[in-house]
Amino acid sequence: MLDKRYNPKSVEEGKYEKWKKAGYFTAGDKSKQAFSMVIPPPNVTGKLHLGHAWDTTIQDIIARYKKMKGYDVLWVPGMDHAGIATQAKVMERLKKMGVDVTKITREEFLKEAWGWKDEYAASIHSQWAKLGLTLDYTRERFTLDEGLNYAVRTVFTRLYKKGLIYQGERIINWDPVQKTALSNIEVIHQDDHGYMYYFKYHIVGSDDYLLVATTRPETMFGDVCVVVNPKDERYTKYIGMKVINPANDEIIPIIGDEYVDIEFGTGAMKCTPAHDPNDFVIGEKYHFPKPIIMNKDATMNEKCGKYQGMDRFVCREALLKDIEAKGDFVKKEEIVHPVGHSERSNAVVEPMLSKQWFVKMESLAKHSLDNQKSKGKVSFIPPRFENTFTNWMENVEDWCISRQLWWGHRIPAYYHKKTNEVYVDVNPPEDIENYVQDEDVLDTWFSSALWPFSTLGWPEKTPDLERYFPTNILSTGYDIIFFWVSRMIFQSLEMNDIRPFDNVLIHGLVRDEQGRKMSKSLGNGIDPMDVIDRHGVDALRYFLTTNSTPGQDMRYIEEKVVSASNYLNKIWNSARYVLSVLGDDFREEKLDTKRLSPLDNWLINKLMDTIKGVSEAMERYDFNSASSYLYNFVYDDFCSNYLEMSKVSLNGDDEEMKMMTKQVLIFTLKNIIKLIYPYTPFIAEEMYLNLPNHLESIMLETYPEYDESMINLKANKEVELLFDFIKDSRTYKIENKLAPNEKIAIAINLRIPVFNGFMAYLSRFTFAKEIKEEKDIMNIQGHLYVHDDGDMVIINEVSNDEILLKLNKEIEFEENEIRRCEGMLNNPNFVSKAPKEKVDAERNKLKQHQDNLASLLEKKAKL
RNA sequence: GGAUGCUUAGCUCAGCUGGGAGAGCAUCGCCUUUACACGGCGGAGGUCGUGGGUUCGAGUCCCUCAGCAUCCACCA
Repeated sequence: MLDKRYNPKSVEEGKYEKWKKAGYFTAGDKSKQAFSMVIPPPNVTGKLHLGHAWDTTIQDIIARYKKMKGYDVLWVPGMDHAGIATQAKVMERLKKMGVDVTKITREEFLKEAWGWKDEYAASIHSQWAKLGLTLDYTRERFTLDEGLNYAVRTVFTRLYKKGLIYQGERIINWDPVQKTALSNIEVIHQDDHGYMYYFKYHIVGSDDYLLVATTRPETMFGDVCVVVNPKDERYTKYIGMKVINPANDEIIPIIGDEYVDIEFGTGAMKCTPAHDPNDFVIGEKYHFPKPIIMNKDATMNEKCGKYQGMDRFVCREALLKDIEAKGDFVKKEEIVHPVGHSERSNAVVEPMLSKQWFVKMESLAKHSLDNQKSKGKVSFIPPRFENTFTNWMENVEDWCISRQLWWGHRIPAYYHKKTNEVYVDVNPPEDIENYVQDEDVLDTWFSSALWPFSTLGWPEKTPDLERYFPTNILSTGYDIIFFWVSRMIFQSLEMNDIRPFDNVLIHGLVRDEQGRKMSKSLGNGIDPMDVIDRHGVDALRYFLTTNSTPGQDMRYIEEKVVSASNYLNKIWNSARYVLSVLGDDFREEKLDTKRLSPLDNWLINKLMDTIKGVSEAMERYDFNSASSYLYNFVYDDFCSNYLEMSKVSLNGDDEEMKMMTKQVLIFTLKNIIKLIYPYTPFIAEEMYLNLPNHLESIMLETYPEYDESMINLKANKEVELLFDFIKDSRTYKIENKLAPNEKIAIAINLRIPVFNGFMAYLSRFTFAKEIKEEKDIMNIQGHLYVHDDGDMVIINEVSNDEILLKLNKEIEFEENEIRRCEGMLNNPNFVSKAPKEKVDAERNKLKQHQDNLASLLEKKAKL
């Protein structure tokens, strides 16, 4: 028996372990059609946040739904080693432990990192369990495990041999805190306050000088020339002459190149090929040397004379002072300009020339873009995110994949000790003793990009890969379309010549109550485990998946979780009621719609509509609509109307009717439980296991099916009329300050035949002491209520004035409606151009309103 | 400089292919009616950001503008 109040804690207890133990999460039933997904692997750096809870609940709903629909569902779990992030955290911990991290060896570090991984993996596992995720743990993977490493080496080697991976010296984004290269998308550009500094570059053999502006004076040590636009009349005369670099007094040439914008700044640009990507291009074009003037930690190097060893920002100030003393510092202007910061360390990124490994993106991007024009395209939900993806692909630059870290997949490149020849292969060279392996590891996203197939055993042709790849759908936030989705797509197309998943379901971000992003610095993050503690996981799941539109951000609002919990309590209590009225001798039968009462039929009709609406929405992954169909059915149709009415037949003495009411109650309840189940599996399971006929678990059940043969509309209008009358009586009592159970006398005039028992229901729910049925109710003193299929008068002795007041209000309403209908119908364009059904519908409405008006006027005349 | 999203009831948000504006919370009134007071019943509350256009008909389609948010972009 169910408790009086739905208690999440007791409901949730033990269920997940039971499901897991029973093997319900394990895929492999070959008799069914396969349906597969991979979880976006969370980083092993911390706790799951609300975004994870949202994303994984969406997937869990899909998994549970598809399982009920008869699919063999595989949902692959796993975690990401998260190179930079994890290495930073492990280093931090080592420092706290008092370890001198500058002296630690690679092996020692890795041992520590694996220990860290195990700790955090355990914590993530327990959070997944709390969330109730139906993950197939027998197939769990880690982005750094041996199998995935094999996949990574294979992909690297294949791309290298095709010439799509190369080693090159190029300007990369250098993170001076983590001391590693970064890819372009790991750099966050934010508007910072800074200065534009103006310096005199004196022209050799002249009194003139060029005024040159820069935001980074410390890079002046790397200047190789000053560039002006050859069309710039101010400067053409200087092209070919030389200037003195005020930082180090070196003499450098003035050259002309169209790249320089005449309008911008002073029109004269200093060129520092090793520390700026554009300058690099110019440096290449004119064959300048590319002096690097900084160390890996962003201190100045030996090329900077007395500034050597200074931090770049310290150097900037010192240099300014010195140049000012010489009189060559003209001014500084305060500006706001975009400055690149490392996504992980937040350090200001230094563009720097460096030898790194790159993925050549041109052909890979083209392959992806072409594929989006084919039948095998990846469908984005909502579709607008396809543009996000294609725009990025169209403008993508080569991907810097090497990282100067220890925690990651070591690059499978080996350098011959003597010849320095490079050897790249899946396996090390046989005479490994003659080689040294590249020290660097790969960008974390290089391994994540293979996730949908590497987890299934690729490059081996495993049975899982055959059966479950490509996967059906991938769910993720729009913030990692570039990082992850796009890379999975091009890697899969390149390696397998097929998309990695048919659909991508994109959701937004969870924000705080004020709409701000949740972040550590703001301290406004919400721990999903705390929410679960307070309100239960089902309420959290329901809140997360039913409160937003696909692709849109969502605010976390505690009261909405409470609402969700109240809704679940409502269903819980309706279940409690149904179970309490069944009685010991109850035996569930297949519902025979021919034996049902009009009221029963009405409910079953509504239920069928609901099943249809919910199922169609589920197929579109439109969880918001699906849940609201069910919500309305549960509250209005089932609880407010049918459940209350069922008390009449259950307390009556018609045994057949009583029995059928019970059958309808249990049938409907069971369907409600199944429909809500994918959202709120714990409470659904608890209620399900209390039903008279149940399997071992609701996880073995099938999804409700819309069954047209169960629909019977014969008495639907009569039931609706009954509800109308009951509502009228309630409104009447409230308007006239009567108690809800105040006895009233009513008279009705029916224009349609009604079912047996109509009067009994009417009497009971209006608390009527008397019901007169007569055609001529217009003569009866009281309040008139007009409906399409019948009228009702609540008999009383109120003054004519009061009645008149009310009548006039209703007459006005009907007249307005008639005017509206006539307006449309008198418009020849409407009649000729609108669809016939619409016109007919308007005609019917007009007729109805005219009839209603006639009744009201008749009543008025008789006052 | 490109691109996208948002602007609907006091607040947070739904409104699919155009055909009489919805939910939750808040608010007001009544009710200890035997599933639920974490409840029931009944209300009130909206010129759907601005200005145009298409259409018989626009919250819904097109254009303009404004405000807010986000993403992308090498401007020294």
